[in-house]
Amino acid sequence: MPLPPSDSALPSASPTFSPLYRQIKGLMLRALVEGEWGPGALIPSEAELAARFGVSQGTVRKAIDEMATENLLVRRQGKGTFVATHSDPRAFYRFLRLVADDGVPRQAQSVPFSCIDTTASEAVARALKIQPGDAVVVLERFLDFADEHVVLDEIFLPADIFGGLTLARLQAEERSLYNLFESWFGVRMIRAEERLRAVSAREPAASRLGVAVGSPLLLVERITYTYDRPVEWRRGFYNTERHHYFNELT
Amino acid sequence: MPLPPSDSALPSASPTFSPLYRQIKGLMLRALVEGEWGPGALIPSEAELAARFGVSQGTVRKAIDEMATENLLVRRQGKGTFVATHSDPRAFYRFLRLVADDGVPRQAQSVPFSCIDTTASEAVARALKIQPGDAVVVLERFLDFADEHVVLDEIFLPADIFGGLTLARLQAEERSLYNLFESWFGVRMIRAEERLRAVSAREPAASRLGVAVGSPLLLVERITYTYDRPVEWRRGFYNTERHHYFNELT
DNA sequence: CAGTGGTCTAGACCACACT
DNA sequence: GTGTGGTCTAGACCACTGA
Repeated sequence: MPLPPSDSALPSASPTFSPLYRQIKGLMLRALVEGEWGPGALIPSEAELAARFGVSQGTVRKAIDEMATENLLVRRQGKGTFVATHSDPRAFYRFLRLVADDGVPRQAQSVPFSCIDTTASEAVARALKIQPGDAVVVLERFLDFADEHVVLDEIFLPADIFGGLTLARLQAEERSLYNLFESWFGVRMIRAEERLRAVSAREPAASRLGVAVGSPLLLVERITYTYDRPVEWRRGFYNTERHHYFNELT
Repeated sequence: MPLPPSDSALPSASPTFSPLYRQIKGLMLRALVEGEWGPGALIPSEAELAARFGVSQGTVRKAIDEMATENLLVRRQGKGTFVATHSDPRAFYRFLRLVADDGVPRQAQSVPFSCIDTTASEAVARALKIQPGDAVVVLERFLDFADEHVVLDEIFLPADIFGGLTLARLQAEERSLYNLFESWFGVRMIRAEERLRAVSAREPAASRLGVAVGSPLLLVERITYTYDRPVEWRRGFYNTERHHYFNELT
């Protein structure tokens, strides 16, 4: 096909110009948000997508390239392109930056111990872009490394998505939270922002982590986003005596 | 030209296969390391490079694409492709993740107060991949936000590159350190690794930052790399009372 | 083997910057 | 207008996967 149909914005329509491959990307993004392709699913081949959208394979390829670098899709040569998922072992704790000082990679283990329904405070509402007073679920848990409590997390989730979450259900599972959220509520965590501060340990965090009141802890606040909105706010106290937060700057 | 010269590894030579564009990237990388194209320089156009390497423009483009996403090169439509530089205002404090709690972007200001020649300890040698006892330069400085000392940095530099650095020269400049290093020593900082911990303030850091002994500080250790080797190790104490370390997870 | 993504090419045209 | 990078196309062939 020499040219795409004449309805949509072509390169010559210069104001607010958006290249074709980005429009294709937008269409594919919508397919993801609307659940046409669920987490872990195999999406159509490049040739099929090219036919469906009436563009060349190269244009589809460029759209997929961008979505792959954004960790939305995963390409596997010879097999096809898949929707990224937190049940992929390579992404189990994709957002966890804490590592042991000795450098030995160990698997973290989530240990939930509280899960209650409440309403959003001002701060929580601001982070989650909901109204103060809206229903939220508050989950508390430890992250263990080698059976030691290293992180104490307080996790706020909007009830319109996460309603019905209970401690019993959580404790019956070994998987990472984001893996569970994906299969239970169909929410895929895409990106997150973290804000870090050093603080002095207070109760009850101090005794829960087994450190003295007043000892330094790393406070990590995280807002996590799905495709189009924030869906999680968490405050974590990290004990950095034998672990550290690792960050690569590029 | 239908095919490149037959000397180097072609796709058909399958063991340790490396695509053409990656080989081109290697050649361009060497031109950067060897200084053929200095920081900020305009590199040849895609068509010229394609002719020089005997490949198509598309292949050169893919090599440049990768180097641009690695922040080695900067493309500017209509003008050309340039070697990235820390004197570009958009990269002034590219590796600085500290921001004010109110979110207002303020320019940081480097305030050096000590610069001495010494020899590498075990720890410094390990970080810089040099031998213990090798000559190093140790620089101490504050980072100020709105005329307040927020960060206290201790910076270790190998003397084989940074020999001759003096406090007087540093204090006569307003630019960022990496900007100075680039123009004075020809060293471009490419990427860095940071390790973060919460610690209790001790002397002399506490009084230098104007906080009480025992108050929590964020300890940030950074190893910075140029194209091919580590060239800086720094320990920074961050006062996170009114600022925080911001990190985006993708 | 067929089907998928990965690489490479060649050529056309568009958007942008400078002169 | 000229030269640059940016987009889009069409087709060929390679590398990997699994039946």
